Amino acid sequence: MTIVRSRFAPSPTGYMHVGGVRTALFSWLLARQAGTDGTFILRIEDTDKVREVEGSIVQIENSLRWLGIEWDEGIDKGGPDAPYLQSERLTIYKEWAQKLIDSGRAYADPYTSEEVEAFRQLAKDEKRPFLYRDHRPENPPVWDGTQPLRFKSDPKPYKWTDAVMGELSTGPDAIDDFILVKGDGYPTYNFCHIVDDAIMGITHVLRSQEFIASTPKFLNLYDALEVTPPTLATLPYVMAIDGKKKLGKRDGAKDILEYGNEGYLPEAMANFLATLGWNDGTEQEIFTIDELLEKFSLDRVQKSPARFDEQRLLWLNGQHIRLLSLDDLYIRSLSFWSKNALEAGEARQKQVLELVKDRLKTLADIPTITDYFFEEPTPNWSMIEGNKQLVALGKEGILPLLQQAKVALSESDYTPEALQETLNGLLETTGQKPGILFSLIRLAVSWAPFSPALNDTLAVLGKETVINRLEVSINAL
RNA sequence: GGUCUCAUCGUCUAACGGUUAGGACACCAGGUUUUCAUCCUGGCAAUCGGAGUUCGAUUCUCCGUGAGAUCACCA
Repeated sequence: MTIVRSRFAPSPTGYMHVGGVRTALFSWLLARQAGTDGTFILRIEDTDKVREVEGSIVQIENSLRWLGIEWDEGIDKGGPDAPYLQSERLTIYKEWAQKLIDSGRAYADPYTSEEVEAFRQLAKDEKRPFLYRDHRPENPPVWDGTQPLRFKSDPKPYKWTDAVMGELSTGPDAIDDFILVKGDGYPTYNFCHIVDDAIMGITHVLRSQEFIASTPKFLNLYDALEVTPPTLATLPYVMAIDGKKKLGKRDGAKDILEYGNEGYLPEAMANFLATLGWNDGTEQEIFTIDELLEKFSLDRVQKSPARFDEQRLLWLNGQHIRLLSLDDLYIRSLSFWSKNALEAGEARQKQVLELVKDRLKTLADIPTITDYFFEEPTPNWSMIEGNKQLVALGKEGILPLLQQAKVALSESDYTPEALQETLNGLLETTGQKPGILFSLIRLAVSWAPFSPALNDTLAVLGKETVINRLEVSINAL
């Protein structure tokens, strides 16, 4: 079995969105599969200096690390095939380009871009496909590095096996004389990724579906370079939720780091992305990172595109929050608490966290769901009005109930068990239904639309606070 | 237009050619002696169409249809 060397090779043109991150994740999972000793490489493809966005590299690294993806070789780590920044490898590409020139498989492009554009337009007008090779010059000039260098292709049909898509094939029209080195001296992706993958000993190339059409060109170049192509694996698109387009920045694809700010857990995101186009064949839905590492395989990756369904991500996030230990959850929750909560201290926050843990969908829910534990709520009569049963009682019905509750609760112990007994006793002495009595007490101490179980809530609030709030609420009537 | 890919509930998906086509999200209805966004139970809901191969097609073949991609001195 071959030892996997896989890579993720983004260009530094901005933030990372879910589509790109998923490709990285799958590549990483493949290399780090349990029981294998593969290597995962991060290579930065910065050969388009026009589209480069400053700070992208750091952002890419942060995005991968946020998800838990760590690489073995990269620009910050070095490695046997350093440098890992393509703009620092220009002499290598020049050597390989020279090899192609020497073997007659590359030539200087004598045309201006306007002339090429005119050829293209002509083909379009005549409704036939444009192929540069139809205009291949008979006596190309010697390449001086200022003209584009083109690949002299050898058009023919190709059949190949894709690890995800299966058998693929194309006719000779898919192959043309593409540019290897641009007029500015930088190589194109089409050329340098093949050179780098060969030098770096990459065994598996995972990429998104848009590259399927250019794969025959790559195969033709591999032939010309006498290099054996790596295993190719084409991942289906991640589509925008309307299902019409592949997800892209222009269609509102968010920066992956945004999800962290919005209270999503990286392991939930990893679970979500992994199961967007992959499943293990069982009915398991929740996967930890370790389980993904153990179970992931390319042959169970879906061929058809999948939509990005945030509802499912939200559900998964809630599931993963529940999987966290209290200590772990606390550490991750730190940037989400309100100021009052932070002042209340770690012990208090953990106590509250324990109570609301099962109700959280995202960490960003924490402030709205825990406010009343850390600050005095304002009595809000409209919340009573929102409850049909309570409204029916009227103020004159509510007042004695609250007063009785205050007496009983001021005499109770404040463990959840004791409080439950007290509350049950209260049901008997007042002769009220729990739906009325408990709703009323809950509102009077929290004035929140929802809260955990009443006895637990009271226990965490403590006697003094409970009695105070009951009094405030009574007076507000 | 050329080239290529894909096609099961609304969504993500399962089903060595033989299943009442399964699960999950979402939604709806009940339940858990308070609320509820947790939890439990139940419900709704799908094989794009047409031929062919076969005793038998979601599954194999072909033809349609639909969707998407690509055809850059971008990656």
